[in-house]
Amino acid sequence: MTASELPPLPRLPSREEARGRRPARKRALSREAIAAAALAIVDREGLDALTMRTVARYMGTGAASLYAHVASKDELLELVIEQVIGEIELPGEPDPERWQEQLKELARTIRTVFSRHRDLARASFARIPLGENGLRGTDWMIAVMRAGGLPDQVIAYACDLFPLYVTAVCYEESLYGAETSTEDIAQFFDGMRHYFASLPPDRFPNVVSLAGPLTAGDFEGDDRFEFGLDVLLRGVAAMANQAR
Amino acid sequence: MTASELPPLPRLPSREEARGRRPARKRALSREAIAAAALAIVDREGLDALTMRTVARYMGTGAASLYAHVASKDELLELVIEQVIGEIELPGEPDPERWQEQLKELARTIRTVFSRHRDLARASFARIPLGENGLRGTDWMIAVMRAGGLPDQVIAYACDLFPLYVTAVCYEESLYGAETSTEDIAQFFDGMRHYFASLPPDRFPNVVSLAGPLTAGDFEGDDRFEFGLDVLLRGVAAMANQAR
DNA sequence: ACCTGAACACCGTTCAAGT
DNA sequence: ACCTGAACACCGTTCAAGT
Repeated sequence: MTASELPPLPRLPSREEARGRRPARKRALSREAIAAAALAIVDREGLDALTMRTVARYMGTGAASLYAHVASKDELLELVIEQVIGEIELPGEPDPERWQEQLKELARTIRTVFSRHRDLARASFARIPLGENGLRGTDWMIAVMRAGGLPDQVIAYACDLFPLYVTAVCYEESLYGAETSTEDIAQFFDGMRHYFASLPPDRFPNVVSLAGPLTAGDFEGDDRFEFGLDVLLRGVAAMANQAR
Repeated sequence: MTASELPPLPRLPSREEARGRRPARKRALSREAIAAAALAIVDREGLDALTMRTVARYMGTGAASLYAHVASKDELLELVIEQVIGEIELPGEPDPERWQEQLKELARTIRTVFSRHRDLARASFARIPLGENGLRGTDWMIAVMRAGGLPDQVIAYACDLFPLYVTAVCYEESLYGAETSTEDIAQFFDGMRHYFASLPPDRFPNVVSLAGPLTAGDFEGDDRFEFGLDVLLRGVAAMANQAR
Protein backbone atom coordinates (compact mmCIF):
# COMPACT_ATOMS: atom_id res chain seq x y z
CA MET A 1 0.00 0.00 0.00
CA THR A 2 2.97 2.35 0.40
CA ALA A 3 3.78 4.58 -2.53
CA SER A 4 7.38 4.78 -1.47
CA GLU A 5 8.68 2.67 -4.34
CA LEU A 6 7.03 4.76 -7.01
CA PRO A 7 8.78 7.71 -8.60
CA PRO A 8 7.57 11.16 -7.55
CA LEU A 9 4.30 12.22 -9.09
CA PRO A 10 4.30 14.74 -11.94
CA ARG A 11 2.49 17.92 -11.06
CA LEU A 12 1.46 21.22 -12.50
CA PRO A 13 3.56 23.97 -10.90
CA SER A 14 1.79 25.62 -7.99
CA ARG A 15 2.10 29.13 -6.71
CA GLU A 16 3.60 28.05 -3.40
CA GLU A 17 6.37 26.30 -5.27
CA ALA A 18 8.22 29.56 -5.74
CA ARG A 19 8.69 30.40 -2.10
CA GLY A 20 10.25 27.04 -1.42
CA ARG A 21 7.66 25.44 0.82
CA ARG A 22 8.88 22.08 2.09
CA PRO A 23 6.34 19.31 2.34
CA ALA A 24 5.92 18.60 6.05
CA ARG A 25 7.37 15.39 7.39
CA LYS A 26 4.51 12.96 7.87
CA ARG A 27 4.03 9.76 9.79
CA ALA A 28 2.42 7.14 7.58
CA LEU A 29 0.18 5.90 10.35
CA SER A 30 -1.41 9.23 11.01
CA ARG A 31 -1.97 10.00 7.37
CA GLU A 32 -3.91 6.78 7.10
CA ALA A 33 -5.84 7.49 10.26
CA ILE A 34 -6.79 10.92 8.96
CA ALA A 35 -7.83 9.47 5.61
CA ALA A 36 -9.90 6.82 7.34
CA ALA A 37 -11.65 9.46 9.45
CA ALA A 38 -12.32 11.54 6.35
CA LEU A 39 -13.82 8.58 4.51
CA ALA A 40 -15.98 7.75 7.51
CA ILE A 41 -17.36 11.27 7.48
CA VAL A 42 -18.07 11.14 3.74
CA ASP A 43 -19.81 7.79 4.14
CA ARG A 44 -21.91 9.04 7.00
CA GLU A 45 -22.74 12.60 5.98
CA GLY A 46 -21.55 13.19 2.46
CA LEU A 47 -18.80 15.19 0.81
CA ASP A 48 -20.05 18.60 1.94
CA ALA A 49 -19.66 17.51 5.54
CA LEU A 50 -16.00 16.71 4.94
CA THR A 51 -14.16 19.61 6.46
CA MET A 52 -10.77 19.95 8.03
CA ARG A 53 -12.66 20.89 11.15
CA THR A 54 -15.02 17.91 11.10
CA VAL A 55 -12.16 15.51 10.49
CA ALA A 56 -10.23 17.08 13.36
CA ARG A 57 -13.23 16.94 15.67
CA TYR A 58 -13.73 13.28 14.70
CA MET A 59 -10.18 12.64 15.87
CA GLY A 60 -10.35 14.80 18.95
CA THR A 61 -8.08 17.63 17.90
CA GLY A 62 -8.16 20.96 16.15
CA ALA A 63 -8.03 21.50 12.43
CA ALA A 64 -4.55 22.98 12.55
CA SER A 65 -3.10 19.72 13.81
CA LEU A 66 -3.98 17.94 10.58
CA TYR A 67 -1.57 20.10 8.64
CA ALA A 68 1.35 18.32 10.24
CA HIS A 69 0.39 15.21 8.29
CA VAL A 70 -1.46 16.47 5.28
CA ALA A 71 -0.50 19.45 3.16
CA SER A 72 -4.02 20.56 2.31
CA LYS A 73 -7.60 19.48 2.10
CA ASP A 74 -6.99 18.60 -1.53
CA GLU A 75 -4.20 16.21 -0.58
CA LEU A 76 -6.50 14.64 1.99
CA LEU A 77 -9.12 14.10 -0.70
CA GLU A 78 -6.52 12.51 -2.92
CA LEU A 79 -5.68 10.10 -0.11
CA VAL A 80 -9.32 9.19 0.41
CA ILE A 81 -9.89 8.66 -3.30
CA GLU A 82 -6.82 6.50 -3.68
CA GLN A 83 -8.09 4.34 -0.86
CA VAL A 84 -11.53 3.98 -2.44
CA ILE A 85 -9.98 3.13 -5.80
CA GLY A 86 -8.27 0.36 -3.89
CA GLU A 87 -11.67 -1.15 -3.19
CA ILE A 88 -12.18 -1.80 -6.89
CA GLU A 89 -11.64 -5.47 -7.59
CA LEU A 90 -10.41 -6.19 -11.07
CA PRO A 91 -12.15 -8.89 -13.10
CA GLY A 92 -10.07 -12.01 -13.80
CA GLU A 93 -7.24 -12.58 -16.22
CA PRO A 94 -7.60 -10.80 -19.56
CA ASP A 95 -9.42 -13.11 -21.96
CA PRO A 96 -9.22 -12.36 -25.70
CA GLU A 97 -12.65 -13.94 -26.14
CA ARG A 98 -14.33 -11.73 -23.58
CA TRP A 99 -12.37 -8.48 -23.51
CA GLN A 100 -15.40 -6.29 -24.14
CA GLU A 101 -17.46 -7.97 -21.43
CA GLN A 102 -14.51 -7.75 -19.05
CA LEU A 103 -14.18 -4.03 -19.59
CA LYS A 104 -17.87 -3.66 -18.88
CA GLU A 105 -17.47 -5.66 -15.71
CA LEU A 106 -14.78 -3.29 -14.49
CA ALA A 107 -16.97 -0.29 -15.30
CA ARG A 108 -19.84 -1.79 -13.33
CA THR A 109 -17.58 -2.50 -10.37
CA ILE A 110 -16.29 1.07 -10.34
CA ARG A 111 -19.83 2.35 -10.33
CA THR A 112 -20.76 0.02 -7.50
CA VAL A 113 -17.77 1.04 -5.41
CA PHE A 114 -18.49 4.74 -5.79
CA SER A 115 -22.15 4.22 -4.99
CA ARG A 116 -20.98 2.91 -1.61
CA HIS A 117 -19.39 6.26 -0.78
CA ARG A 118 -22.10 8.83 -1.23
CA ASP A 119 -21.03 11.71 -3.45
CA LEU A 120 -17.31 11.11 -3.24
CA ALA A 121 -17.38 10.70 -7.03
CA ARG A 122 -17.81 14.46 -7.23
CA ALA A 123 -14.34 14.91 -5.76
CA SER A 124 -12.87 12.05 -7.75
CA PHE A 125 -13.96 13.35 -11.11
CA ALA A 126 -11.31 15.00 -13.24
CA ARG A 127 -8.44 13.62 -11.19
CA ILE A 128 -5.93 11.46 -13.01
CA PRO A 129 -5.42 8.43 -10.77
CA LEU A 130 -1.65 8.19 -10.62
CA GLY A 131 -1.40 6.27 -7.35
CA GLU A 132 -0.78 2.55 -6.92
CA ASN A 133 -4.36 1.51 -7.18
CA GLY A 134 -5.19 3.66 -10.15
CA LEU A 135 -2.13 2.39 -12.00
CA ARG A 136 -3.11 -1.18 -11.24
CA GLY A 137 -6.45 -0.53 -12.91
CA THR A 138 -4.91 1.20 -15.91
CA ASP A 139 -2.42 -1.60 -16.37
CA TRP A 140 -5.24 -4.13 -16.35
CA MET A 141 -7.31 -2.15 -18.85
CA ILE A 142 -4.37 -1.98 -21.22
CA ALA A 143 -3.83 -5.72 -20.88
CA VAL A 144 -7.47 -6.44 -21.65
CA MET A 145 -7.54 -4.20 -24.70
CA ARG A 146 -4.28 -5.65 -25.94
CA ALA A 147 -5.94 -9.04 -25.65
CA GLY A 148 -8.66 -7.53 -27.79
CA GLY A 149 -6.11 -6.61 -30.43
CA LEU A 150 -6.64 -2.86 -30.38
CA PRO A 151 -3.97 -0.46 -31.67
CA ASP A 152 -1.80 1.19 -29.03
CA GLN A 153 -3.08 4.72 -29.46
CA VAL A 154 -6.69 3.56 -29.34
CA ILE A 155 -5.94 1.71 -26.12
CA ALA A 156 -4.23 4.74 -24.63
CA TYR A 157 -7.08 7.12 -25.37
CA ALA A 158 -9.63 4.56 -24.26
CA CYS A 159 -7.86 4.38 -20.89
CA ASP A 160 -8.93 7.97 -20.45
CA LEU A 161 -12.34 7.70 -22.03
CA PHE A 162 -13.72 4.77 -20.05
CA PRO A 163 -12.99 6.14 -16.59
CA LEU A 164 -14.18 9.55 -17.78
CA TYR A 165 -17.53 8.07 -18.67
CA VAL A 166 -17.92 5.98 -15.55
CA THR A 167 -16.93 8.69 -13.12
CA ALA A 168 -19.07 11.25 -14.94
CA VAL A 169 -22.09 8.98 -14.51
CA CYS A 170 -21.18 8.39 -10.86
CA TYR A 171 -20.90 12.13 -10.38
CA GLU A 172 -24.34 12.69 -11.85
CA GLU A 173 -25.92 9.86 -9.94
CA SER A 174 -24.43 11.07 -6.69
CA LEU A 175 -26.57 14.19 -7.03
CA TYR A 176 -29.58 12.07 -6.20
CA GLY A 177 -28.16 11.91 -2.73
CA ALA A 178 -28.76 9.38 -0.04
CA GLU A 179 -31.53 11.56 1.33
CA THR A 180 -33.42 11.42 -1.98
CA SER A 181 -35.76 8.48 -1.96
CA THR A 182 -36.48 6.24 -4.92
CA GLU A 183 -39.96 7.68 -5.10
CA ASP A 184 -38.62 11.20 -5.19
CA ILE A 185 -36.46 10.29 -8.16
CA ALA A 186 -39.33 8.56 -9.89
CA GLN A 187 -41.49 11.63 -9.31
CA PHE A 188 -38.75 13.87 -10.63
CA PHE A 189 -38.55 11.85 -13.82
CA ASP A 190 -42.31 11.86 -14.03
CA GLY A 191 -42.29 15.62 -13.67
CA MET A 192 -39.66 15.88 -16.36
CA ARG A 193 -41.72 13.79 -18.74
CA HIS A 194 -44.77 15.97 -18.17
CA TYR A 195 -42.64 19.06 -18.59
CA PHE A 196 -41.30 17.86 -21.93
CA ALA A 197 -44.74 16.74 -23.07
CA SER A 198 -46.33 20.07 -22.27
CA LEU A 199 -43.77 22.24 -24.05
CA PRO A 200 -44.98 24.25 -27.04
CA PRO A 201 -44.96 21.71 -29.88
CA ASP A 202 -44.28 24.33 -32.53
CA ARG A 203 -40.98 25.25 -30.92
CA PHE A 204 -39.80 21.93 -29.54
CA PRO A 205 -41.59 19.32 -31.66
CA ASN A 206 -38.97 16.64 -31.20
CA VAL A 207 -38.61 17.03 -27.47
CA VAL A 208 -42.38 16.89 -27.07
CA SER A 209 -42.74 13.77 -29.17
CA LEU A 210 -39.81 12.07 -27.49
CA ALA A 211 -40.84 12.96 -23.93
CA GLY A 212 -41.31 9.30 -23.03
CA PRO A 213 -37.98 7.85 -24.17
CA LEU A 214 -36.09 10.94 -22.93
CA THR A 215 -37.21 10.25 -19.39
CA ALA A 216 -37.10 6.45 -19.60
CA GLY A 217 -34.53 4.23 -17.96
CA ASP A 218 -35.61 3.55 -14.44
CA PHE A 219 -32.85 4.68 -12.17
CA GLU A 220 -33.11 1.53 -10.15
CA GLY A 221 -32.04 -0.40 -13.22
CA ASP A 222 -28.99 0.42 -15.23
CA ASP A 223 -30.39 1.07 -18.69
CA ARG A 224 -28.76 4.43 -19.21
CA PHE A 225 -25.44 3.34 -17.82
CA GLU A 226 -25.43 0.15 -19.89
CA PHE A 227 -26.33 2.09 -22.99
CA GLY A 228 -23.27 4.25 -22.58
CA LEU A 229 -21.07 1.21 -22.03
CA ASP A 230 -22.47 -0.39 -25.16
CA VAL A 231 -21.81 2.70 -27.22
CA LEU A 232 -18.27 3.02 -25.95
CA LEU A 233 -17.39 -0.59 -26.56
CA ARG A 234 -18.92 -0.75 -29.99
CA GLY A 235 -17.16 2.46 -30.87
CA VAL A 236 -13.79 1.32 -29.65
CA ALA A 237 -14.20 -2.12 -31.17
CA ALA A 238 -14.88 -0.44 -34.51
CA MET A 239 -11.34 0.94 -34.31
CA ALA A 240 -9.74 -2.45 -33.98
CA ASN A 241 -8.29 -2.58 -37.46
CA GLN A 242 -7.61 0.98 -38.17
CA ALA A 243 -4.73 3.39 -38.14
CA ARG A 244 -5.34 6.35 -35.90
CA MET B 1 -35.50 34.82 -24.27
CA THR B 2 -38.19 34.84 -21.60
CA ALA B 3 -39.08 31.51 -20.07
CA SER B 4 -42.57 32.73 -19.27
CA GLU B 5 -44.22 30.59 -21.91
CA LEU B 6 -42.63 27.40 -20.69
CA PRO B 7 -44.29 25.21 -18.09
CA PRO B 8 -42.74 25.25 -14.63
CA LEU B 9 -39.56 23.23 -14.31
CA PRO B 10 -39.64 19.84 -12.62
CA ARG B 11 -37.55 19.73 -9.49
CA LEU B 12 -36.43 17.42 -6.77
CA PRO B 13 -38.16 18.41 -3.51
CA SER B 14 -36.00 20.67 -1.36
CA ARG B 15 -35.92 21.04 2.38
CA GLU B 16 -37.15 24.62 2.31
CA GLU B 17 -40.23 23.50 0.41
CA ALA B 18 -41.81 22.33 3.63
CA ARG B 19 -41.86 25.65 5.42
CA GLY B 20 -43.63 27.29 2.53
CA ARG B 21 -40.98 29.65 1.31
CA ARG B 22 -42.33 31.83 -1.51
CA PRO B 23 -39.97 32.64 -4.34
CA ALA B 24 -39.32 36.37 -4.12
CA ARG B 25 -40.85 38.58 -6.78
CA LYS B 26 -38.14 39.47 -9.22
CA ARG B 27 -37.66 42.12 -11.85
CA ALA B 28 -36.47 40.56 -15.09
CA LEU B 29 -34.05 43.36 -15.77
CA SER B 30 -32.20 42.99 -12.55
CA ARG B 31 -31.98 39.24 -12.83
CA GLU B 32 -30.31 39.70 -16.18
CA ALA B 33 -28.03 42.42 -14.87
CA ILE B 34 -26.96 40.20 -12.00
CA ALA B 35 -26.36 37.30 -14.34
CA ALA B 36 -24.33 39.52 -16.65
CA ALA B 37 -22.21 40.72 -13.75
CA ALA B 38 -21.68 37.15 -12.60
CA LEU B 39 -20.57 36.04 -16.05
CA ALA B 40 -18.21 39.00 -16.30
CA ILE B 41 -16.59 37.94 -13.05
CA VAL B 42 -16.24 34.33 -14.20
CA ASP B 43 -14.71 35.45 -17.48
CA ARG B 44 -12.28 37.73 -15.74
CA GLU B 45 -11.29 35.79 -12.65
CA GLY B 46 -12.76 32.31 -12.85
CA LEU B 47 -15.49 30.40 -11.09
CA ASP B 48 -13.90 30.51 -7.65
CA ALA B 49 -14.03 34.28 -7.75
CA LEU B 50 -17.78 34.18 -8.33
CA THR B 51 -19.25 35.01 -4.97
CA MET B 52 -22.45 36.67 -3.92
CA ARG B 53 -20.22 39.29 -2.41
CA THR B 54 -18.09 39.85 -5.51
CA VAL B 55 -21.17 40.10 -7.70
CA ALA B 56 -22.69 42.59 -5.29
CA ARG B 57 -19.51 44.63 -5.12
CA TYR B 58 -19.37 44.63 -8.91
CA MET B 59 -22.83 46.17 -8.92
CA GLY B 60 -22.21 48.56 -6.06
CA THR B 61 -24.38 46.95 -3.39
CA GLY B 62 -24.23 44.42 -0.63
CA ALA B 63 -24.66 40.70 -1.05
CA ALA B 64 -27.99 40.68 0.73
CA SER B 65 -29.54 42.84 -1.97
CA LEU B 66 -29.10 40.14 -4.57
CA TYR B 67 -31.52 37.87 -2.78
CA ALA B 68 -34.40 40.08 -3.81
CA HIS B 69 -33.86 38.94 -7.38
CA VAL B 70 -32.21 35.59 -7.10
CA ALA B 71 -33.14 32.84 -4.69
CA SER B 72 -29.66 31.48 -4.17
CA LYS B 73 -26.19 31.30 -5.60
CA ASP B 74 -27.21 28.09 -7.30
CA GLU B 75 -30.05 29.83 -9.11
CA LEU B 76 -27.65 32.54 -10.18
CA LEU B 77 -25.33 29.91 -11.63
CA GLU B 78 -28.24 28.38 -13.47
CA LEU B 79 -28.98 31.76 -15.01
CA VAL B 80 -25.39 32.25 -16.09
CA ILE B 81 -25.19 28.78 -17.58
CA GLU B 82 -28.45 29.19 -19.49
CA GLN B 83 -27.06 32.38 -20.97
CA VAL B 84 -23.83 30.71 -22.04
CA ILE B 85 -25.74 27.81 -23.55
CA GLY B 86 -27.47 30.48 -25.58
CA GLU B 87 -24.13 31.30 -27.17
CA ILE B 88 -24.00 27.89 -28.78
CA GLU B 89 -24.88 28.21 -32.45
CA LEU B 90 -26.47 25.13 -33.90
CA PRO B 91 -25.11 23.75 -37.17
CA GLY B 92 -27.47 24.05 -40.16
CA GLU B 93 -30.55 22.06 -41.06
CA PRO B 94 -30.37 18.36 -40.24
CA ASP B 95 -28.97 16.53 -43.24
CA PRO B 96 -29.46 12.74 -43.47
CA GLU B 97 -26.21 12.48 -45.42
CA ARG B 98 -24.15 14.27 -42.79
CA TRP B 99 -25.86 13.62 -39.46
CA GLN B 100 -22.74 12.22 -37.80
CA GLU B 101 -20.57 15.11 -38.90
CA GLN B 102 -23.26 17.56 -37.81
CA LEU B 103 -23.36 16.09 -34.33
CA LYS B 104 -19.60 16.41 -34.14
CA GLU B 105 -19.87 20.02 -35.23
CA LEU B 106 -22.24 20.76 -32.38
CA ALA B 107 -19.93 19.03 -29.91
CA ARG B 108 -17.00 21.13 -31.12
CA THR B 109 -19.01 24.32 -30.84
CA ILE B 110 -20.05 23.53 -27.28
CA ARG B 111 -16.41 22.94 -26.38
CA THR B 112 -15.41 26.23 -27.98
CA VAL B 113 -18.11 28.17 -26.19
CA PHE B 114 -17.17 26.80 -22.80
CA SER B 115 -13.50 27.43 -23.44
CA ARG B 116 -14.45 31.11 -23.72
CA HIS B 117 -15.70 31.14 -20.15
CA ARG B 118 -12.85 29.86 -18.04
CA ASP B 119 -13.92 27.06 -15.74
CA LEU B 120 -17.65 27.67 -15.91
CA ALA B 121 -17.96 24.12 -17.28
CA ARG B 122 -17.28 22.93 -13.75
CA ALA B 123 -20.56 24.46 -12.62
CA SER B 124 -22.42 23.41 -15.73
CA PHE B 125 -21.54 19.75 -15.44
CA ALA B 126 -24.26 17.43 -14.16
CA ARG B 127 -27.02 19.98 -14.67
CA ILE B 128 -29.84 18.97 -16.99
CA PRO B 129 -30.36 21.96 -19.27
CA LEU B 130 -34.11 22.44 -19.10
CA GLY B 131 -34.17 26.10 -20.11
CA GLU B 132 -35.04 27.53 -23.52
CA ASN B 133 -31.57 27.30 -24.93
CA GLY B 134 -30.86 23.82 -23.68
CA LEU B 135 -34.17 22.58 -25.09
CA ARG B 136 -33.38 24.17 -28.41
CA GLY B 137 -30.17 22.15 -28.53
CA THR B 138 -31.85 18.94 -27.48
CA ASP B 139 -34.57 19.40 -30.07
CA TRP B 140 -31.96 19.88 -32.75
CA MET B 141 -29.99 16.81 -31.69
CA ILE B 142 -33.11 14.70 -31.85
CA ALA B 143 -33.89 16.05 -35.32
CA VAL B 144 -30.40 15.23 -36.55
CA MET B 145 -30.46 11.71 -35.17
CA ARG B 146 -33.91 11.12 -36.59
CA ALA B 147 -32.50 12.18 -39.93
CA GLY B 148 -29.89 9.52 -39.29
CA GLY B 149 -32.58 6.94 -38.84
CA LEU B 150 -31.79 5.94 -35.25
CA PRO B 151 -34.39 4.27 -33.02
CA ASP B 152 -36.17 6.54 -30.55
CA GLN B 153 -34.68 5.10 -27.39
CA VAL B 154 -31.17 5.25 -28.81
CA ILE B 155 -31.74 8.90 -29.69
CA ALA B 156 -33.09 9.67 -26.24
CA TYR B 157 -30.16 8.11 -24.40
CA ALA B 158 -27.71 9.67 -26.83
CA CYS B 159 -29.18 13.10 -25.97
CA ASP B 160 -27.80 12.51 -22.50
CA LEU B 161 -24.58 10.81 -23.49
CA PHE B 162 -23.23 13.38 -25.94
CA PRO B 163 -23.54 16.41 -23.68
CA LEU B 164 -22.22 14.30 -20.80
CA TYR B 165 -19.07 13.58 -22.78
CA VAL B 166 -18.56 17.10 -24.03
CA THR B 167 -19.11 18.82 -20.71
CA ALA B 168 -16.99 16.22 -18.92
CA VAL B 169 -14.11 17.02 -21.27
CA CYS B 170 -14.70 20.75 -20.81
CA TYR B 171 -14.67 20.27 -17.07
CA GLU B 172 -11.36 18.45 -17.24
CA GLU B 173 -9.81 20.92 -19.61
CA SER B 174 -10.89 23.85 -17.48
CA LEU B 175 -8.59 22.55 -14.76
CA TYR B 176 -5.67 23.68 -16.86
CA GLY B 177 -6.75 27.17 -15.99
CA ALA B 178 -6.04 30.40 -17.81
CA GLU B 179 -3.02 30.90 -15.60
CA THR B 180 -1.48 27.63 -16.76
CA SER B 181 0.65 28.25 -19.81
CA THR B 182 0.92 25.92 -22.79
CA GLU B 183 4.47 25.12 -21.79
CA ASP B 184 3.36 24.22 -18.28
CA ILE B 185 0.86 21.75 -19.73
CA ALA B 186 3.44 20.33 -22.10
CA GLN B 187 5.85 19.92 -19.21
CA PHE B 188 3.17 18.26 -17.13
CA PHE B 189 2.52 15.72 -19.87
CA ASP B 190 6.23 15.26 -20.24
CA GLY B 191 6.51 14.62 -16.54
CA MET B 192 3.66 12.14 -16.74
CA ARG B 193 5.35 10.25 -19.55
CA HIS B 194 8.56 10.02 -17.58
CA TYR B 195 6.63 8.96 -14.52
CA PHE B 196 4.92 6.14 -16.41
CA ALA B 197 8.14 5.12 -18.12
CA SER B 198 10.04 4.89 -14.84
CA LEU B 199 7.48 2.80 -12.97
CA PRO B 200 8.56 -0.69 -11.90
CA PRO B 201 8.07 -2.76 -15.07
CA ASP B 202 7.36 -5.95 -13.16
CA ARG B 203 4.29 -4.41 -11.55
CA PHE B 204 3.00 -2.13 -14.29
CA PRO B 205 4.39 -3.62 -17.51
CA ASN B 206 1.63 -2.28 -19.73
CA VAL B 207 1.67 1.25 -18.37
CA VAL B 208 5.43 1.37 -18.75
CA SER B 209 5.38 0.16 -22.32
CA LEU B 210 2.49 2.44 -23.28
CA ALA B 211 3.92 5.56 -21.60
CA GLY B 212 4.20 7.34 -24.94
CA PRO B 213 0.69 6.86 -26.29
CA LEU B 214 -0.86 7.38 -22.85
CA THR B 215 0.55 10.88 -22.71
CA ALA B 216 0.15 11.70 -26.39
CA GLY B 217 -2.41 14.04 -27.86
CA ASP B 218 -1.03 17.52 -27.70
CA PHE B 219 -3.45 19.63 -25.75
CA GLU B 220 -3.24 22.33 -28.34
CA GLY B 221 -4.76 19.98 -30.87
CA ASP B 222 -7.92 18.06 -30.30
CA ASP B 223 -6.82 14.46 -30.72
CA ARG B 224 -8.23 13.19 -27.48
CA PHE B 225 -11.48 15.06 -27.85
CA GLU B 226 -11.91 13.91 -31.44
CA PHE B 227 -11.16 10.34 -30.46
CA GLY B 228 -14.02 10.39 -27.99
CA LEU B 229 -16.37 11.88 -30.57
CA ASP B 230 -15.39 9.18 -33.03
CA VAL B 231 -16.02 6.44 -30.51
CA LEU B 232 -19.40 7.83 -29.55
CA LEU B 233 -20.58 8.26 -33.11
CA ARG B 234 -19.40 4.87 -34.28
CA GLY B 235 -21.00 3.30 -31.26
CA VAL B 236 -24.33 5.03 -31.72
CA ALA B 237 -24.30 4.43 -35.47
CA ALA B 238 -23.83 0.73 -34.77
CA MET B 239 -27.22 0.81 -33.05
CA ALA B 240 -29.05 2.12 -36.09
CA ASN B 241 -30.81 -1.09 -36.95
CA GLN B 242 -31.30 -2.65 -33.65
CA ALA B 243 -33.97 -3.09 -31.04
CA ARG B 244 -32.90 -1.73 -27.69
C1' DA C 1 -42.00 47.07 -1.90
C1' DC C 2 -37.46 47.15 -2.08
C1' DC C 3 -32.87 47.64 -0.01
C1' DT C 4 -29.10 46.89 3.38
C1' DG C 5 -25.85 46.71 7.69
C1' DA C 6 -24.85 43.62 10.66
C1' DA C 7 -24.81 39.24 12.19
C1' DC C 8 -24.84 34.00 12.14
C1' DA C 9 -22.65 29.93 11.41
C1' DC C 10 -19.52 28.42 8.92
C1' DC C 11 -14.86 27.72 5.67
C1' DG C 12 -9.20 26.60 4.63
C1' DT C 13 -5.03 27.91 6.26
C1' DT C 14 -1.34 30.26 9.07
C1' DC C 15 1.42 31.20 12.96
C1' DA C 16 3.03 32.37 17.36
C1' DA C 17 3.20 30.15 21.41
C1' DG C 18 3.29 26.27 24.02
C1' DT C 19 5.01 21.27 25.37
C1' DA D 1 9.71 17.84 16.83
C1' DC D 2 5.16 17.94 17.25
C1' DC D 3 0.78 20.12 18.63
C1' DT D 4 -2.73 23.84 19.10
C1' DG D 5 -5.60 28.29 20.30
C1' DA D 6 -6.51 32.02 18.20
C1' DA D 7 -6.71 34.63 14.39
C1' DC D 8 -7.05 35.96 9.33
C1' DA D 9 -9.59 36.49 5.42
C1' DC D 10 -13.05 34.68 3.63
C1' DC D 11 -18.05 32.10 2.56
C1' DG D 12 -23.84 31.80 1.74
C1' DT D 13 -27.73 33.30 3.80
C1' DT D 14 -30.96 35.65 7.13
C1' DC D 15 -33.28 39.33 9.29
C1' DA D 16 -34.41 43.38 11.64
C1' DA D 17 -34.39 47.88 10.56
C1' DG D 18 -34.47 51.36 7.48
C1' DT D 19 -36.41 54.09 3.14
